[in-house]
Amino acid sequence: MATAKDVADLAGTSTAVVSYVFNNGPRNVTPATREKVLRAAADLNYRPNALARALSFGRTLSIGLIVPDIANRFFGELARALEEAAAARGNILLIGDSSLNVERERSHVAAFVERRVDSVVMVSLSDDPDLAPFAKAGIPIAMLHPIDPGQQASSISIDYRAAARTATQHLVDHGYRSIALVNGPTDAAGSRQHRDGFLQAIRACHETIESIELHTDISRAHAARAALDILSRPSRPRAFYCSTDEQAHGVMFACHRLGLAVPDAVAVTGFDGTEHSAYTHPPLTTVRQPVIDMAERVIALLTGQAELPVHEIAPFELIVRESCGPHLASST
Amino acid sequence: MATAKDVADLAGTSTAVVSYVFNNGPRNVTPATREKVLRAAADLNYRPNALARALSFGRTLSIGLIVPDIANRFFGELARALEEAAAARGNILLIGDSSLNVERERSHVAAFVERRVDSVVMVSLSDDPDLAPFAKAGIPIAMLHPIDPGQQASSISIDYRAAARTATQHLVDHGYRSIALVNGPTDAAGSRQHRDGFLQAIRACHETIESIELHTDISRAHAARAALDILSRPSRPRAFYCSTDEQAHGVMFACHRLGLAVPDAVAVTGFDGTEHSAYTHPPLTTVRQPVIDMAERVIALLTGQAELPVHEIAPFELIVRESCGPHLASST
DNA sequence: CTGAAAGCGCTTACAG
DNA sequence: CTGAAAGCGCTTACAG
Repeated sequence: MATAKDVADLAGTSTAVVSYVFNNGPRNVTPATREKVLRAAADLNYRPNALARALSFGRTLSIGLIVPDIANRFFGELARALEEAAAARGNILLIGDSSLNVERERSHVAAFVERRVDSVVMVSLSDDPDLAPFAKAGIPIAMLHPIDPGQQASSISIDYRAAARTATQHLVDHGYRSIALVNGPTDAAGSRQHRDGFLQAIRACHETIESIELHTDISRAHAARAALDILSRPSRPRAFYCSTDEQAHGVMFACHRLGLAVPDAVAVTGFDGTEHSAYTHPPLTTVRQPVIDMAERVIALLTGQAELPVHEIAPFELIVRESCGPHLASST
Repeated sequence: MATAKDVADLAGTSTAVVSYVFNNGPRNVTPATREKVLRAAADLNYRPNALARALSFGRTLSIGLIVPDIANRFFGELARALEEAAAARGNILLIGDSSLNVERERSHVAAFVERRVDSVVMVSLSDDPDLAPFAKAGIPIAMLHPIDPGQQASSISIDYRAAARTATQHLVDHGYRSIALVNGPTDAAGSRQHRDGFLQAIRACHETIESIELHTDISRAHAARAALDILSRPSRPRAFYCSTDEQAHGVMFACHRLGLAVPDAVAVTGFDGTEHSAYTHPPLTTVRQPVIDMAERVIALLTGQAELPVHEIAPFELIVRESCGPHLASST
């Protein structure tokens, strides 16, 4: 491919001027010279080499994203939103999919350091991922869920505890007195907040509520298996609070398999507010995370010059649809 | 961050040796020297700069992927498989999400050329994307669906026509005599093959079969809307052949909304064989694409030294589940 | 086996 | 306003 040198030669100028033209600075170029450069560049089909540029510029204009599973709808929507926000600032998003595998997550961290991404957005598989490589390289990192205070990362997240309390309260208000919590697989800050909020709502009720906590992978298959099991027991839960939409899909699948109507026999709530939650049968009541806004905000933070780390709370919203029963006259 | 120079200084050697150690070649290094280098590198927390490496090495060890919508399950599974195959060969996958927007697709093409990806895998929004930037940069490209002979790209795809014929035949064998084809939004090589195969099966039947073709985006929402419309008409189709699982999800949603049982009132087939197709209500009969194998194969091709372009056909499989009715005694 | 040096393709002070 | 040159951090012939 043509290089800046080729363009400079053809235009009868220097590579410095070629650079000035393509970057609109930092020095001015006379219109006549600029015109010659542009013409030569077009003739030679010149495309600046982003690698060489990054090497001398000192920044790669790339942001890394590490997610547990890119095929998961929530992470897909997140990646889409982050890429758009990054592109709007001239940055490219590098996506690393951990495939639910800690070893691969680690190798993405290493690869991102070697590629010198300017910053990274991460949703980790574990509660305490090894962020040292980023720290040593001076690469700022942000998480999009609750994190422990000890972690050297920024976070932008909705208040899981409050959201869990709200959704569980919704179930309680419907009169359900036996509720299962379908939580994530690990004991992470997020899972703890789901549990806390869930229990707060349950304990606030003047009547006794039976509850049970399940742990499943964030996958339809695992959640379905767990739900199939518990729903086959003699005394099955009347309702399920799920910590992700993906798990809610699995639970609803299990209900259908067993001939248990939703919400008449079993009520279900989700968490995330993915677009697909509106297309289940029946449509899912769920907690919506403002993915677009969160993505926009985290990219602005990471590409801006704010002092990091920073911890921000985004607003959530309970979207009431049909998976919990008829609308309540007076809901809180 | 520490550079090779820093490591060389501390180890009392040259940057050449540092390079030889980290790349295991192309020259040998005595165990003693290697040891000193490794120790110095560890002390300084040295991570080779992949950009600088790419610049002098001449290859970036990166492969670009452009998909219409990364949040779509099929593309998510594809990205996952491609990334795994790429990582196994020391390559990183850069994902560009077009967000169903031709302008963004174009900008990904430009960005990938500037980043000097070694090759690209593409699923284009249009039938005839502008691949010239890749061609001029000498970047090989592969598509994972049928393409027109004119295109300067490799392709690895299942035989859409045969697959469409097989799935439609399955519907015909069940006795359905009014079948809708839910095809993609554009007149692309893939859509044409869906139609051809669909019509072949219909015409091969000795009885008259009523058929209609719909075009929708590859999204649950659009397919649902189209299905809601056609299912509300006085004479509704008895079965739907959908060109993607995503559309099949939308059609099934519409059926449920209208109180039409699947498969008793309406039968549905999908296409892609995403993992989620097994979790619909009822589980979806669909055409499975061997995504993992296709991903592995395309990466092998792109990173190998085979003469390109190349056109390969991958095998498909009709997965019979419950969305078309009871099992047939003698199915073809 | 190892070192000094050129080169990959940019950007940016430094002179003029 | 523009050019010559150094520098970003690697790799790899070229000598020794």
